Formats: sequence, C-alpha cells, structure tokens
Amino acid sequence: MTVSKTAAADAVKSSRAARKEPAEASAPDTALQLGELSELLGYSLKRAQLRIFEDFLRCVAPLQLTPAQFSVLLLLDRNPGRNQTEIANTLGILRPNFVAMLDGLESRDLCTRVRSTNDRRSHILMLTDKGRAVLARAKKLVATKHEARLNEVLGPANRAALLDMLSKLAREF
Amino acid sequence: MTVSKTAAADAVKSSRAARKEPAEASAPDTALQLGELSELLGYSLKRAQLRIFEDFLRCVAPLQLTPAQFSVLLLLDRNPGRNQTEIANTLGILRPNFVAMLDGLESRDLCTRVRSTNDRRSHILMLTDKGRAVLARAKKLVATKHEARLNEVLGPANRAALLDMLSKLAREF
DNA sequence: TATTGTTATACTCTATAACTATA
DNA sequence: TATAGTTATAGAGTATAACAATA
Repeated sequence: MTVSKTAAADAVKSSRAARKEPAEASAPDTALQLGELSELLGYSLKRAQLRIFEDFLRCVAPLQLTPAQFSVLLLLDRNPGRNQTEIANTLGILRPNFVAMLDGLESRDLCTRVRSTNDRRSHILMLTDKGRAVLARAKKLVATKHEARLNEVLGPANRAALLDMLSKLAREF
Repeated sequence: MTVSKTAAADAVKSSRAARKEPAEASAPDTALQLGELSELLGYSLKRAQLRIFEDFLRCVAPLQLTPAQFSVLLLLDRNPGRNQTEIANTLGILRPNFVAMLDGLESRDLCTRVRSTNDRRSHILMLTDKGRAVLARAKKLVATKHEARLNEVLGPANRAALLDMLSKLAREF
C-alpha cells in the first residue's frame, strides 16, 4: 500500500478538500462526477447498447424473442438454403454456441434443420410457416414500437446518421 | 413441423429459386444478405460496441486494463471519499459483482478499501500512487491510440456527434 | 428495522478442444 | 485430410437471496 492510513483517514473525514470543485454544501451524498468518462465513446456506446437491447426485449416481449433470435430469423428469411455455419458466421456467433440457440428456435417450431442432399454433413436451415408468421409480427413490433421510439428521441435524420456511423465502425474499425 | 420434407429438399436443391435476386452464377458460396438487419440500429450498435471494446483492450494491453477497470479508476480519481455502493451504482455495476472486481484492483495495488470512520459499515475507495500512475498512462494510451483512431475513421465532427447521440440514448431512452 | 459489504449461486454469453459423420 | 455439426467445458458478465456487522 502506498497510501498511508493517515492520508486515508483525512480523505474520509474531509473528502471535499481533495476535490477540485469548491465545497458548497456539506451534503455528502451528491451525484458523482463522471469526468473524462463522458468523453469516452466506448462508455456511452456500451450504456446505449444496453438501453436499446432492453427496449427491444420490452417491445418484442409478446413474441418472446431476443435480439439475437430475431436476427437469426431475419437472416433465414433473406437467405434460404444456407447451413448453420454460414448463418452463424454472418452473425458473429460461434458454431458450437449456435447449436443450443437453434435447438431453442426449432423446439418452438420457428425453424427446421434439413440434412442437405448435396453434402450430408451440413444442415440447411429453413423458416417454418410459424417462423415466418412470428417474424412478420416481430418486424411490425420492432418498426412501430422500438424503432419508432428511436425516431422520437433522436429525430429521423439523426437516427439515420447514427446508424451510418455505427455501421461504419462495425465494418471498418 | 410445417415444412414438408419435399419442400425442404426443393429448397436445398435450388435455393436460388426462393431468392429475390435473379440467379447469376451457380456459385453457392456468395456472401449472405443482411437485409433488414442493416437497418436495425441495435444490431450495428452491438457490433460497433464489440469492435470498440476490442480496440480498447488492444490499445491498453500493456497496462492490462479492461474498459470496466479503467472506468473504475477514472471514477475513483474524480470522486475521492466515496464508498463501494456509490461507485458501483454510478457505473451500473451490482454491488455483489463489484467485490471481486475491487479484489482484483486492490491485489494489484491500484486502489485500497479504507473503513470509513463516520460509518464503519462502508469502505471508502482510494487510488494508490501506483493506481494514479497507471491511470495516467492508461489515459495517454486511450487518447493517443484508441480515441485517435476513432477520430481517423469518423472525423472529429462526426465523432462528437456520435458521442452526443449515444449519451442522449444512454440518458433519455 | 435498514444499509454496507460480502458470500453463494445461477443463468447467460462467449471461447476452445475434441468427437462423429461425412467429404 | 478436411469440414459440418455437435458435445463438453471453462470463463466472463450479470442477477438475486441471504448473512454479518453496523447504523
């Protein structure tokens, strides 16, 4: 320890003396200063991401879909005839971790694995009719509740600009 | 299952037929279509966040600090005399989970817990001299490597705009 | 009775090695 | 031999309940 007990006790008794702000009230329970943290992009990025995912879950709660599950359904709809490795790779999901996820979706009859006739090692993934129906309802909830709220808070132009920058970071950074 | 084996086999044999794009080459291994995924803000947000944290870890690797640990050191520096609950709450860390994190920082002599004389239940957190030194070096690495790279990719004006929007989302959403 | 720090615990995500069946 | 799907497993991160010391 490089901090002496004495210095520690001093700081405990009058922490105001160690701060830069002039001591105003003696109230010891004021809000903390974020300081340089508010300039750290990664910090706000993480906090924003948590909020957005939370809201997504709330908006799509009636369908019991996580953002990850929703992204799988979307991808299967757009890319029929693909196997597990292709879908998982595109979403940044590791193949071993994709197994349980697919088990969950398949057990709810949202998609199916079909052994490929060309290469009997691979499983072609397909949306079921129920999967397509759930996806359609989910898209509607996301558009009318989740993304609509984003537009309210940011405004359409800002929302688009934000999306562009985030996409660029995800791609090029 | 609502998808018959026959329909599945058809899709396997000629998945191009089920797609919207006109079939060009017979190459079965083209890049997948993200589709509506590229318009989902949360998707890009998550991917960008992962990239940014990855880069942060790389830039600060010589100091062996995670983004979360860095944020704790920053907060302790700005807010001396605070206890575990106050620091943890500000960062959105649950108190039970903050214990092991502090154990790690304290075992590396970056900060110390000091029993408060006012309220002997609470531990006042303080940076050690080594903690302050490491924080100073970390700030320099973050500024000159991590945030500098962000400025390169986005440009200073865009970087500022992005930070504003993310902060707003983290606050108001 | 309420709060601080703590332990125990569990659940989700993520990551790696190794197995099987096919190729 | 290489690849697809899988299993097992381990490590983070996150969440809740409950306990001891203190208020």
